[in-house]
Amino acid sequence: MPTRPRPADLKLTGLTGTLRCCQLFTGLSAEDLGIIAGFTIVQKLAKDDYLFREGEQSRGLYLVQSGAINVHRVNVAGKEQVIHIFRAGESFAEAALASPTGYPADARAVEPSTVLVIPKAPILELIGRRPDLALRMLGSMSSHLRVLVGMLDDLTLKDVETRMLNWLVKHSRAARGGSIHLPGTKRVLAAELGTSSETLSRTLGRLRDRKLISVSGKVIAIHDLPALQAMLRRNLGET
Amino acid sequence: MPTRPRPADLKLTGLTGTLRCCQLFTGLSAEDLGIIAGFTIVQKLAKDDYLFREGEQSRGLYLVQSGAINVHRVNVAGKEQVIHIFRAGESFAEAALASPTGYPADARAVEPSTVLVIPKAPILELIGRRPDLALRMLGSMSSHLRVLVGMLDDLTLKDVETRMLNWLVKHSRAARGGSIHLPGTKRVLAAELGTSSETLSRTLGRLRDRKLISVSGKVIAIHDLPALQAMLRRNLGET
DNA sequence: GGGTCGCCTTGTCCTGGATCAAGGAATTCC
DNA sequence: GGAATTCCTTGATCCAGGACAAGGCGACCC
Repeated sequence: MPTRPRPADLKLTGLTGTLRCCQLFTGLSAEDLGIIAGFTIVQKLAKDDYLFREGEQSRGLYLVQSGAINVHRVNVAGKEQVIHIFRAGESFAEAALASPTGYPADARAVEPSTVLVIPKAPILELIGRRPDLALRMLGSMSSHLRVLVGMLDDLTLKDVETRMLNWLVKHSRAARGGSIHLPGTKRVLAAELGTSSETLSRTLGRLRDRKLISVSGKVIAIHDLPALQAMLRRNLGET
Repeated sequence: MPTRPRPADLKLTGLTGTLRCCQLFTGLSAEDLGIIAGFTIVQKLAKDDYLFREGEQSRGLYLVQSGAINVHRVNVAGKEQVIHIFRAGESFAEAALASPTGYPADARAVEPSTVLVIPKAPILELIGRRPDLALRMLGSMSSHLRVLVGMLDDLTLKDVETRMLNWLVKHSRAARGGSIHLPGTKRVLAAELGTSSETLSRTLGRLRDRKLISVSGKVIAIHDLPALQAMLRRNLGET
């Protein structure tokens, strides 16, 4: 149910505001933002709705306005590997714009979400006329590549405990006041770490026993970050 | 030891020929190719020479003229994960052009190699003037993304045997006459499959015992592709 | 209230594969 | 040529963690 906003009911501040906040478009002229807003489509998704599936032709690029989109990959064995969960202000699927073979992954709403769809044809046309926009796209894709490459690191870390520690340390940086709020269920986190929910539970339990963290519902409180880091380093050292 | 060719000793046919063969530049005008050739640097690498290392600032993008370049990632634990081995005609490191944080991986010559270095500044400038080149870069990066995403599939397949079968089936398509010639040592293949050389050896041994393949040095001969495929499907089915 | 459903936790079992070790084959070096 | 490496293979051991099962704890609905 994509709705194409007509100028009359378009809350321009909201739309261009979201566009401006996006890494991809910061610094663009108000005029260009207006052009983009002009052909942007607002799409609402219920929890678990698919935004797109692997192999589908690109409709355009996406910008999360609210909610969270789980971009994941289902391997030949049917196992789902979370690639990234995109939240408000983040853009994705730039790569597919120029890909003849469609999306390389699936995207599904983790929770009720609103995404801006910036259709393929007009944005490609604009890229053609705004070289700096092209460079920005390259930059954005390069950071996505970086994320993927970072995932390889995680997946090749043997221990689940080590991956967990790595994840905790990485996310506690960005977290408010020493607490990490989980985006999805613990099972999703387990998938992201490439393990089962049982093992995740045990691993968190062990850390809790040592008073390094405490877990309550979807909130993980970090009690002793230095100790976690030390533990991570020790685990890594034992190669 | 990068050598900057002067017009005099520059074999233009060789250079522009290589450029033209590259996916990235096919279809560009002779004039543009000439411009690119004009600032291209030829660099020779001995076996095991590093072309760049993680974190270094981008010098430009690379095009393999001969030999093979192993782009890999060393995770925090020191384990090396092969991302891809680039061979003649392939380009890489486009992503780093627009990245402020330098290369996200290491690149090392598997064997004596020659690469063309297309320096960052002039190629960025040219991209600014040739929007279609920008789109091509996007396309190229999107196919690299695809490769990475594909690697996730492999790494999340639990069995080494299954990953091996997957690899064999995938590569036998591209292989000449039912034989696959390994790019590097078996240890490198093991790394690519995310396992140890011992386990790889055992796995290949088991397949050999069943007369499905035979292994001789760096050549793997596929005897019964349908059986391999059936076995793969069976392994996957048991999820 | 009680029933249903999804999520999390804990217990038990068992296997795939990492690791160590050692011997053979193939390369490279002098 | 032989020595020195590096690579490959096979054997033996051992443990992380996946799979299954069962029980607890919400949340939601009627």
